[in-house]
Amino acid sequence: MSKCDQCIVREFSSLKALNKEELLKMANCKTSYIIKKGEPIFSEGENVNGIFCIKDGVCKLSKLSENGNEQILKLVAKGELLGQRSMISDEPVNLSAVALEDMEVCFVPKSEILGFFNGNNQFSMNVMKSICGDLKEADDHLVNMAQKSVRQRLAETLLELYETFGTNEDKSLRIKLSREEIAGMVGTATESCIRLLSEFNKNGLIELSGKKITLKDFNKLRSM
Amino acid sequence: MSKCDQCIVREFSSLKALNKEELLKMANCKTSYIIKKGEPIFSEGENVNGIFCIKDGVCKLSKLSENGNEQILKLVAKGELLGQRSMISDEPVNLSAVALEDMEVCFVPKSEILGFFNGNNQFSMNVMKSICGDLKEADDHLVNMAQKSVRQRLAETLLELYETFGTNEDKSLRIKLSREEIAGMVGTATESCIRLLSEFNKNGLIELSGKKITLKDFNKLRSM
DNA sequence: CTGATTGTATGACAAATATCATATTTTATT
DNA sequence: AATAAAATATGATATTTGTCATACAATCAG
Repeated sequence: MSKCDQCIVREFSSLKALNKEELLKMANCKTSYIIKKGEPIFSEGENVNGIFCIKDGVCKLSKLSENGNEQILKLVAKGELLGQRSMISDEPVNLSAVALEDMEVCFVPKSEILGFFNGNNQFSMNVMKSICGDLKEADDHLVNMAQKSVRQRLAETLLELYETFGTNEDKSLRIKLSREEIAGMVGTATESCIRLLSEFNKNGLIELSGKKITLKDFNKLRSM
Repeated sequence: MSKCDQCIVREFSSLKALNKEELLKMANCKTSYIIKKGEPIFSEGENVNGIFCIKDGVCKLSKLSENGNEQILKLVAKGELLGQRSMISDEPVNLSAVALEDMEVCFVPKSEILGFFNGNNQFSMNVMKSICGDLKEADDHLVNMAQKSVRQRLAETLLELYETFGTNEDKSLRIKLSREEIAGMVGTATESCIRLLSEFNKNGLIELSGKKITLKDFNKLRSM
C-alpha cells in the first residue's frame, strides 16, 4: 500500500494540512482504484460516503439537464479532491464524475475525513475555502452562460483548456475532448460547436487537424 | 439596541447555533442599517469584512457580465445571511447586493463571527452547509442557464418567485420586480422578456395587469 | 483487411432570440 | 395638474442557434 504522505494530492489539495500521523491513518483506510477512460467515478444521485483523491488523470464533472443533455461543469485534474460538498452537506452527490483519461484515484471514507475535519482546524478551513472557491467559480460561470453568446463561450472554453492543461510538443491542446464534450462544456448543440470550430479555423483563430486543436490568435479569442 | 436573541435571522440562519452568551456578544457589536429600495448593501469587489443579517426585506444578488449586463443570481430574503463566502475565503465579495424593497439589516464584523466560528462547532457546520447549499443551487442553476430556452427559464423563474415569495391577497406575485430585473434573472434581453410575458398572458399561462403578474396555469408553466 | 459503428463535417432550413425603432403607459418631479 | 422621465409594449428585422438530413472520416471488432 502506497503511503499518502508522498502523494501528489497531498501537495495540492486541502489535505496538505494533515500531519504525519493523520496521513498514516488515511493510508491505512484508503482504497485505490484504476478508472479507465470513459468510466464513471460516481454518478449524480449516488451516495458516495467519502472523498476521492485524484492521483492521476482528468475527469469531467457533469449533470444531465431535464432535456437529457449533458452539461459539463468542470474538469478536475490530478492533485484535486472530489466529493467534498456532498460530504459536508451529507447528501448524495449532485454531479457525475467520468474519467476523460485513465485515472488513478483513492477513496477515503467519510468517517475518516470527518475525524480530521473535527480534529484539525487548518484542514477544515482548507476544505471550506476550496468549496468557497467552487462557489465563486460557479457564480462566475453562471453569469457567462446566461450573458454570453455560444461563440464567446467557445472561445473562453478553448482558452481555459489551454491555461489549465497546456499543450503537447506541437502546441496543440493537451486535453483530448470529443466535439460532443466541448459542446457540453460550452452548453450548445454538438453541430453548432463543430460549425463554430470550423469558423474559428477558417478565420485563423485556431487550427484543426483531426482531433487536434491548436490555438493561434489568442488576442482575437480573448476579445471575442 | 435590539437584542439578537429575538431576531428572525437567528431563527432561520446559521446563527441558530449560537447560545445566549454569544448572541449577547453579537448584539453588542452589531450595527443596524435601514437600506432603502434600490440602494446597495454592498457591491462586487468591495471588502465587506463581516456578514449582513437580513432582518426585513428582500435584495437581489447580481453581477455585471463583461457585456455590461446585470445578471441576477439569487434573491435573498429576511432571515438569511449575506457575505458568508467572502468571509471564509477572505476575499472581496463576488456579487452585489441591492435592496428590492426597504430593508433592515445588521452588520456583524468578521472578527466577531470568526470567533464564534472557531468556538462553536455547530455554528461553523451550519455556515458550511449553507455555503454547500449555495454551491449546489449554483450548479443546478448553471445547467438550466446552459441547457434551457429563454421561454423555459422564464417559466421557471416565475414559478420560483411564486414558491419563494408567495402572493398578495389578489393572488398576484408578492415580490415586485421590473421587467428588466426579471430579464436579468432569466438571462435575456428586456424586450425578449416582455414579449414572452405577453405571450404567456395571451396563452392564459399568466395574467398581466400593470406591474402585477398572476400565475394561472401552473401545469403548463411547469411542463414547458 | 473489411464491414460496422461512431465521430466529425456541412448544407438546408426552422426556430429562437437580440437589436433597433417607436409607441404607449406609468411614475416621478416640479 | 403639467411635464419630464422611466418603464412597458410591440413591430420589423437581423442574427444566432438548433434541428434534421446527409456525407465523409476515423476507429474498432471480427
